[in-house]
Amino acid sequence: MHEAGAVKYDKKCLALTKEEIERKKAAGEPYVIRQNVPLSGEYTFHDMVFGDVTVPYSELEDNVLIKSDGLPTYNFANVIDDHLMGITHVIRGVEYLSSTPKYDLLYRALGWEPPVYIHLQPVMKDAQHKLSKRYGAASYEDFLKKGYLKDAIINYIALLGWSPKDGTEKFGMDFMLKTFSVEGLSKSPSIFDEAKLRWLNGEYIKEMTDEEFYEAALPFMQKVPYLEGYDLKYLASLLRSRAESLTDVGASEFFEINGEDLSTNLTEFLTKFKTLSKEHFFNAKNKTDALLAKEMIPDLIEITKRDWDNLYPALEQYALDKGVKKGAVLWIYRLGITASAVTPGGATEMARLLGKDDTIRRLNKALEVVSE
RNA sequence: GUCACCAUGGUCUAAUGGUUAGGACACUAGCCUUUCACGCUGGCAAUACGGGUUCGAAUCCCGUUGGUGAUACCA
Repeated sequence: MHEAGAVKYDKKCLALTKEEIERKKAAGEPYVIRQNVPLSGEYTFHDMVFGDVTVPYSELEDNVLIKSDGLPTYNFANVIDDHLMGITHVIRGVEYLSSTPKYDLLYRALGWEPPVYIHLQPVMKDAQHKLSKRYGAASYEDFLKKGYLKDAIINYIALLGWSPKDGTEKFGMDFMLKTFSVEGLSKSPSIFDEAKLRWLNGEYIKEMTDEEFYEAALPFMQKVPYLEGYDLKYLASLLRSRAESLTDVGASEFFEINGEDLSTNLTEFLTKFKTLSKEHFFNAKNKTDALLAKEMIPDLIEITKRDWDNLYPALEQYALDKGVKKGAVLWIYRLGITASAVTPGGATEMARLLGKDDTIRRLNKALEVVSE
């Protein structure tokens, strides 16, 4: 363990006379060239987000400018380079805030106008860690892969550390170009909240047309084996209003049965379908159960065969004739063909997705189940 | 260790001395509904703590605590 406190250079060579310097150089003694910072007083520089920042000279070091190998240090070279390149604004992370006086002093010593500083807080994964490769997703590409839309990502990032005065949360580039101002930037770091990104992404998805959504979602759906053979265009239209991320279209819960993951293929899907049980048909609100299902399913099969092209009105009429709630018929129908309480769409929508033959096959299987 | 920066609900934020501290996400209750979702309506929830200054403080000052960062002949 070292004792506390950094040791500062004591300016011992500052008092050297020209003759002494020449003699030492001639003798081949190694040397560096340092910045000569005043011993007392304080220095104030301005930052566009932090305002005036004052630091006593006593806290500043006589930094090395030219190393003993004759090469300039990074900080020194940086100032020269920026000035030569005509840099007017320096936008960088807050970690540079405390070294800014060094840069600023160099500009002044050289007789140059310092640039405008804008120091930005990092985006955090949590209170302790910056969002990075190690913590969280990190890159723009990573979020695209996770099914987020370009505009949603940009919009969300803009919301971290900044917000329009009128409270608008969903906006595009044109809006930002008009309303953004550095003065509104937050001085504190912000934690990345993927739940809110999901919500915002969902807002953008709802604005898309079915066609646009289908095109964007297709690459994601094609990665899901058990979706093969289905009308993906139709599935996309059903999913559009409920998906918050493009990867949601392939989310297994939309096609799983009895909590089992069906991420394999259609054959597997049908095998698992056998786990449909009588209990599935019970629904307190619609007053349905396996008994009612056993009574209705033969009719439902007939209706499906006969009125496939007008299935919904036909089922509606059936409920009317039967004297039961529409919801009761549709609940039994939907459960019968999907064996799942949660599906991408309603009863007739699922039927259309599965196709006539498969729908009838499934209804027959459901009838076996409730007849046991 | 020393120095600097930061601090409003779980999260993102608004309110630059006077508001019942506002909005959004999340969560939650209910409604609607062809389940779930969507949508609509309501609810829970914050000025880190302690002192000042002031008629009045989230807001200004000091201290404390907490977080982050900086402390190289590295870039």
